[in-house]
Amino acid sequence: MNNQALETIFNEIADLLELKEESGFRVNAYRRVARAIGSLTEDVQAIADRGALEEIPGIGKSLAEKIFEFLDSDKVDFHEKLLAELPVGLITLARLSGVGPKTARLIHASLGISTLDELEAAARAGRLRTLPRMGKKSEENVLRGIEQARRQSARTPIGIARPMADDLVAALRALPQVRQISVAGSLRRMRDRIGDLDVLVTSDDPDPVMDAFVRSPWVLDVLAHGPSKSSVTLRTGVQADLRVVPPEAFGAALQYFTGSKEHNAKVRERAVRAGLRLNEYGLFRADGEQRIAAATEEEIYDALGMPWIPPEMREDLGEVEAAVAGALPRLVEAGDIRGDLHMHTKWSDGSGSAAEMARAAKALGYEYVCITDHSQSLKFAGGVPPEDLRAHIAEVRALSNKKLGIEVLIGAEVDILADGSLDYDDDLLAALDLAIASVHSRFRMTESEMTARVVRAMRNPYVTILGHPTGRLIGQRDPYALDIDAVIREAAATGTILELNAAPERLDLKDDHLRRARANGVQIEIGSDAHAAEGLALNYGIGTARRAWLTAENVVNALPLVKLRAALRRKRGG
DNA sequence: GCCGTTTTCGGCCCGACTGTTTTCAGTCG
Repeated sequence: MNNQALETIFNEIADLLELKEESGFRVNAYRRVARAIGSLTEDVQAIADRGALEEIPGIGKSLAEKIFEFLDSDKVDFHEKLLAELPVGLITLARLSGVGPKTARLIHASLGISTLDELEAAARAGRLRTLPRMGKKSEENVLRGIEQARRQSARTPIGIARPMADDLVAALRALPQVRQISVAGSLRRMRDRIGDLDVLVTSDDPDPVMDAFVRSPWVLDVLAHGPSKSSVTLRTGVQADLRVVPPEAFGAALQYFTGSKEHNAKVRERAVRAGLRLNEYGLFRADGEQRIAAATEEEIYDALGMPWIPPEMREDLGEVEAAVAGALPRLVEAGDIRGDLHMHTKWSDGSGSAAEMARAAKALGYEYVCITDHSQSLKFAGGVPPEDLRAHIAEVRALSNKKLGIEVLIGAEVDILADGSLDYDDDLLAALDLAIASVHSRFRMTESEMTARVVRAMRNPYVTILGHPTGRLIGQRDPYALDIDAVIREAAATGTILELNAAPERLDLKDDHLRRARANGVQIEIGSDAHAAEGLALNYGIGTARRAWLTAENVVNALPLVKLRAALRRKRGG
């Protein structure tokens, strides 16, 4: 709560200082602290209480004082003063795509505009072109920025963006001038929402590649078209950027365009300190043109004194320091996963049988699966009544590991009812190998009510796993109000496993929650929540886990069957 | 505003593209 409020305040201070044309370095200092606080795994109050604020990189005396001030009074005087000096609307204007602080100030100073509506009216009336260095095109850009801001969901869920990018890559790969090709940007870093699709190509003859890209049938609008970089809006409304570099610079360009911006800044800082200069064409000596590394990412990181850093970690959340210290964790990868513990069959709302799901999982190389159909209350999803569940248990127990080549466990995804009780009796839950407890109804509770509801369910010894803990659907439904830190504490105290639901529209828990869970020693289950054999893929979930620095040791379904069974029994006291 | 195997003062990451300009400022990533 404190962390988020402080993040917002410091970001606004940065915006306001930028509007006042203060030193960019000072502006950056505020952005940096906003980010640092936003990514803490602990409440800033607790850190302040043990006097450790200034141990956080980017926080010095002055910022620590402002944080104390906020913790005491819920506000920061400097922030209030800045807000009083400038119209709040200016922040909104300056955040528009295509408009920055300079333009926002100019527009405000000469036309008295401070809201989006006023700006739109002025642009439509052709009044912006009366300003210096503004013309017809600038007006169009402003209108485009307003439209995008109003469309709000400016970022695309990865489950939608990734297949689009794959199509784009396949089409470009077919061009004879294309040598190497890769996705880059937040897509390669496996963020759950993607701002735009970044594709990197190497070629000795870039012009035909760029031409083919901007003329391809799914392009709606060309935003920029240069020899090394082009940007388009696809018909799907998503922006795509293509960058072309010479083949010998592939590694440097891939590193550069994968980002994040913050990670790159940190890496380039190290380069400068070593008397080097890093850009998308390579790593050079600062005093000349001599190129030290460029062809692969590995040689660039190596030349800067660190091992290659997985893209999912490149967020400047301590990965550079860890790499330099030789302390990068070995992140969980697809090959570590031994089974899938969350899937549905036609017994509830799935389309396959238990045996069909098991065979599909076997084809993925798994040792085991667990069938977890919905419980009785979830009528619209064909929730299984208790008497039918008894029969399903017997049916699954009869499936032979010898015949199928994979162990099939039986569980249930049991509803957490409004009062925190469960949708099956304990003696029925006791007959299962595991129970995933999930909230599927009554989402609109207060945070304290919802937290109490979930915590009560977690205290049941037969609740093995808390399913999709926040209930969010990316880009469609916000998470329900829940004190996630209280849930993580409860998971640690009760030995409840938390789910990373790998369905691309969920990815729940999300990366920063998973980081906090890891910091508290909580075990994670990565489950597909598949409703058909094709839904068993865990790639988005594994990417999210890697973003949270999870290793195989943190993931319960990376355990071999014997150890998994022991882990599932632990909370029951077995 | 932060920070120090160059430094407690003077640094602090880099290049491409656009639009409106006769040489470059602003924005973006």
